[in-house]
Amino acid sequence: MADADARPRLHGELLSTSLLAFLKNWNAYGYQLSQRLAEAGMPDFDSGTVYRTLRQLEKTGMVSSFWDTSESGPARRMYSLTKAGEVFLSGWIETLQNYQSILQQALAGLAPSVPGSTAGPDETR
Amino acid sequence: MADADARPRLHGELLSTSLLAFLKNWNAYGYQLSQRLAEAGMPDFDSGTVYRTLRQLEKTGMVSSFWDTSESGPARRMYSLTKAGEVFLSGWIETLQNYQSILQQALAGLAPSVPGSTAGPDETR
DNA sequence: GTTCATAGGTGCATAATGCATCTACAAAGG
DNA sequence: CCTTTGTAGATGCATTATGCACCTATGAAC
Repeated sequence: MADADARPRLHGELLSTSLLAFLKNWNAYGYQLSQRLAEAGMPDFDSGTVYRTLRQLEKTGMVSSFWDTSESGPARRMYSLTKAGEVFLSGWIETLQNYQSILQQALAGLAPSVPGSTAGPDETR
Repeated sequence: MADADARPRLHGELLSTSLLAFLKNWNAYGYQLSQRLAEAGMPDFDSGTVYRTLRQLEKTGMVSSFWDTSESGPARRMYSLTKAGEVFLSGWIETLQNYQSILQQALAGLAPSVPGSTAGPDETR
């Protein structure tokens, strides 16, 4: 979990959905996706996790893959988004909007929408 | 991980940061936070996870707590955000903006910023 | 005295993660 | 020919996180 001086990372749902999003309009392979995430501003994450997450996404039907040996060099496992993956991605966008609204309301210092909740800011301090 | 028909949930960093955000302007206890999350549109998540996440956040110095026995009923463990928690939350906002921009660029179908990357949409389909 | 809502927690099996390590292909350099 | 470097993917293992079920306890209502 978050350590006192740790910087936040992308993993879990954030990683999965980033990968799905990248695959929305372009097919790609793991190494490529791994690099693209790094370039997008998340430098320190594990490539093993990326590869495993992709396999996991395939197991649950979000993406499909095949070995691409058309180029020279090591074979690449090319991934593409499935219909189920698109549906899941849409659902995620909604969830994310909920999350954003939680975050923004909370940060704006708006009153929680719970009747009988404790009074204002710094109430118990 | 994401199952083909599963709805996305809040956990991991999403849960931690939601909790921290809720505590930004108001102190609260676990049961309350658990309910607030449910009301905010995330109905199906585990309360045990919420309690454990809060203890974890305390262990890493993001929040602090004390037993509140001022009200009638079972004692409540009141949490408040620490300075470290605020700092972490700010860092998270930045990370989230990166993530959002990844998502939006990908969904908009913009070209990935990788030289030599494969051509346009549906290139290999 | 029993039931219900509140409040927090634990045990256990399973899943996810970070880190190190490994295979393999091809180009370049000596 | 042999070694190094970059590309590409994967696994073993220890640690951590999670879901589910279950447990304790307080107090109000019946």
